[in-house]
Amino acid sequence: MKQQIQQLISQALVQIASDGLIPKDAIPEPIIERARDSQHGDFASNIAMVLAKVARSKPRDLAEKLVMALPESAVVSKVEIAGPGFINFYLSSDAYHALIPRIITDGHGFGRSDIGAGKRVQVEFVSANPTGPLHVGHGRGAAYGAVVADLLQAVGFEVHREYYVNDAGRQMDILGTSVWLRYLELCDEEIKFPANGYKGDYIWDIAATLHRENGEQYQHAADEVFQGVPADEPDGGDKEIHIDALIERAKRLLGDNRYRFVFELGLNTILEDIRDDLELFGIRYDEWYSERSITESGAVNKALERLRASGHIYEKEGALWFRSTDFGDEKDRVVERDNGQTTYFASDIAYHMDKLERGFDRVIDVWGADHHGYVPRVKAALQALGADPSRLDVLLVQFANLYRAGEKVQMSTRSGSFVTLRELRKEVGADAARFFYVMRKCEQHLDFDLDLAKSQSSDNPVYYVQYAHARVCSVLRQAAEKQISVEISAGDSNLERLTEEHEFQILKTLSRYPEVVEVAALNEEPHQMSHYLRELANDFHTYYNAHQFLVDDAGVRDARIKLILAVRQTLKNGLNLLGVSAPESM
RNA sequence: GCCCCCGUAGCUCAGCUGGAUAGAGCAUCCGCCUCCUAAGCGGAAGGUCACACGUUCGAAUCGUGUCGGGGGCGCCA
Repeated sequence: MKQQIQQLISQALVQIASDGLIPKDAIPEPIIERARDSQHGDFASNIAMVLAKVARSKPRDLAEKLVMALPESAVVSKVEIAGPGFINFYLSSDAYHALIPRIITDGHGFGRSDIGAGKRVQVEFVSANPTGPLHVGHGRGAAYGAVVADLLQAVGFEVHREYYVNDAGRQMDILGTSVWLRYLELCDEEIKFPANGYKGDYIWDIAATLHRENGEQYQHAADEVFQGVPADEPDGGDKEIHIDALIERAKRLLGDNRYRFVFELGLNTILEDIRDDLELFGIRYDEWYSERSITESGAVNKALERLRASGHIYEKEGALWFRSTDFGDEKDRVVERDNGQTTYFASDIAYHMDKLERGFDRVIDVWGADHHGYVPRVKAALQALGADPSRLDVLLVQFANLYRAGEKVQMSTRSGSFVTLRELRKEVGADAARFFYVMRKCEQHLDFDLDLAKSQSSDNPVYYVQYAHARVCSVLRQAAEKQISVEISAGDSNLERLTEEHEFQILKTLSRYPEVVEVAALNEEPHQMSHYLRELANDFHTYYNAHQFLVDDAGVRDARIKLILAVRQTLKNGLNLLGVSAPESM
């Protein structure tokens, strides 16, 4: 609809340009927007005000000329000039009525478009280290990333969803070692568990599996394990040095094969748990991309070599540094530690280089806001490698705070007292969680009210929207019981029987849906969709209360049923994009 | 020390990238079921858009500064 109006203005602009009122090369893209106030019609354009200067005439005069030049159209019923020079367009009833068969015919496709023109976009999200279960912070990134990906796909991008698995590096060694130490405890060894180890219960579970299936095969005496290892922090030592020494000891005592086995058991168990968790959250990936694979393929070394060759690497204090300050970063960054290990950042450089080399037109990273300091250095690296850093978009998701009974739920990763995504899902359900997570802009701190998410009332936006969908279904069931036929094809002519204000209000909201999808997708703003759905549900509930649908007048009845079918379809499409179910009854 | 986010109704937030009289939902009052799910609807009341400059026809929106709140970073990932 918006496009149709835009076209009309474009034609008028060409007309007045050929009349010499404005220079031909000054014809802009017509800007129109939804009128905020229905007093001002459906769409408004400020084009006359924008062009007033170049046309050297008063905005209102120019507006008048433009209106005269507008071609006839069945879509528009009235055009007015108002205020300082706005041109207001009123849509015809026919234009609104015509929306209904279109929505019903398009079905699942209503609201989809091809603005993306098949451009390839990669969306990487969650990518939490497989060192433990996902928590509620990851949950927000998961919900957000998934919806952004779905939205982009809905507007015609070819989307590739990816999870970057940090299956290499020190954190994973700490995980493997933690599992092994817990296992030794199960073998009745006297172990002083390291301050920097992973202490969650899930480590015990993995250790128990190891013990159950392999007996004492991995056992070594505690003395052997700790002999000569520098003291841990509680004993006056350094916890980092302590854990690193324990890792080395584990590797030596177990040998390559056995160490690898324990390591992989930990990794795979947790990764499987994460996959399963996300799956139950309605989130699927096209690819799980292994960090280890880029290390092993030599891509990391290749990337570093390229940086070195172009003179962006130097050595200092035994470590290799990338001179990211040349590209606007605030300080240079280590890519290889003095012990020869490449850093996480080095992998990241290689990974992002690989992303661009895979030919994506756009690469989107969804990160926790705590990684924001990371953005400049990754972009710096891409630039240093000769790539265009603007192809990478990093979306930072702020943390979510949980509230229960008005109190903030205290969480801290260190003490292990974080709430897992799985717990959240079990408490409020996947639908409510998905919906609540995307109600706010990503860069906004999110207050997640657990009680509200669980409540079955109109206060709860997800129930409110779902209920509207269920209500339509319920009406249709009633219709079926009364043997009322709801043949979609039967007589579009009845649509003119829709004359109530409530009906036009709904049609107006329905007509906005494709615009909402587009804006939400292009701006990566899922919250626009959740807000929209609430509005549409509200329009429907209001209509429901004001009018009976299954009336005796078959024409009116038929038209109303079609209207609410269109509402149902649109609610369903919108909920679907948010990853929320559209139940047929509540 | 540096960086990021946020200050809009009592509370939680929108405000479509500069437009017309700043909007929702809670909460508060007042109403609505012999009727398709009251898991719903209507109405009232409620704001110096933190503050100050600046940019221009026009600012909640853009820029600078001040104040206030939240979070992060300082060879860990």
